[in-house]
Amino acid sequence: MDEPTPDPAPYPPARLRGLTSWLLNHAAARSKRVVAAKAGHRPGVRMRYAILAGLTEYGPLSQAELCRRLGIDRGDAVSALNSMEREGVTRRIPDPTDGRRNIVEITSTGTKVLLELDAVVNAAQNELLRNLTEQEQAQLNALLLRLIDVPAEGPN
Amino acid sequence: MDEPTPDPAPYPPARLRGLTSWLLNHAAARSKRVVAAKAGHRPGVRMRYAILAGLTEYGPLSQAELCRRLGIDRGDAVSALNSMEREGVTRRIPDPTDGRRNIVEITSTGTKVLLELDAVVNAAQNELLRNLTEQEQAQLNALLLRLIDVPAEGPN
DNA sequence: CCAATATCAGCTTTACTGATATAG
DNA sequence: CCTATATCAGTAAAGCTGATATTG
Repeated sequence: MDEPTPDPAPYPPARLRGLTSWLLNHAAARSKRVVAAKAGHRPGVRMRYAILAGLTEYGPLSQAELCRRLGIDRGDAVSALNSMEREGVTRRIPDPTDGRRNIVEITSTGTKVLLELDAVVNAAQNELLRNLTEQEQAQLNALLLRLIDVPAEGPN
Repeated sequence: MDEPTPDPAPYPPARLRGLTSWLLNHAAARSKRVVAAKAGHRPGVRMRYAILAGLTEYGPLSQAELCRRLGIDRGDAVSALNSMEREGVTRRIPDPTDGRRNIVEITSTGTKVLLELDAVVNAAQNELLRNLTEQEQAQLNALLLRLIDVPAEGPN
């Protein structure tokens, strides 16, 4: 897979070279391109992967709680879960103890799809990070995680 | 007051916590939010800042060359330059040596606007990076720059 | 004839905002 | 009453694609 941009020589001006917000946006853009290419340009891969990973690691839970833990929008999750349910990778069950809620869970098909996506996503990371050593990759991840300001280990 | 922002604890699943592409996208999203807030939610701040910084550091040059060096799309630059010219911060002059080209340059008003944007953007960086030490910030920038500066993609 | 430039029109994905019906 | 949930509709920015007229 080639990347669509040959990118002949973008020398960022000094002001941008030291600007984290600019660097983050370009890095994220490249990340999107690489992941999309590895995923055959199917849309919504990030959202689907996040949802499947969340359901697998957290077990069944309500949509609102899932969205809170993933940091994604509720409305966006609705349409994602609609198509995912249509494809049989997730399932919604009305919460017997609270009529407002749906309990969402992953199906066995969904688990298979998650493993496939694991491969796709990991291949993308390798390509994305091929200029960095393992140590640097870990460093980068740690710094980004702190930038996102995640409340560390939460009450589970 | 407990907390100004509710933000009820998104604990990323382990799969996402170690996923650079996911971290990058969330960090970039937060970066956009912070910058937009500091800029009073005026749209196109990133593009305008990049163009003004480029013109200042490179001097007058053609649109295509500018876009190449900034890594932005030509079509997007056209509309950005249209409104920027309307506001008198940039100027287009037909290249006397090549009828296809416009020489773009920054105006004195543009330089003032750039200085204002410097302040806005730097304030945003401070907020964005408030959890990181200066050394960590430099480390992060260096790693991001190397992530972006990938020359070409070979076959896999 | 081919390549580069500037421009325009349009599409896609992603994030976000607001409204609504329903249930606690 | 007020809050939370799930859903839907619509907006907005950013990135990208393709076409075109013009010039080298």
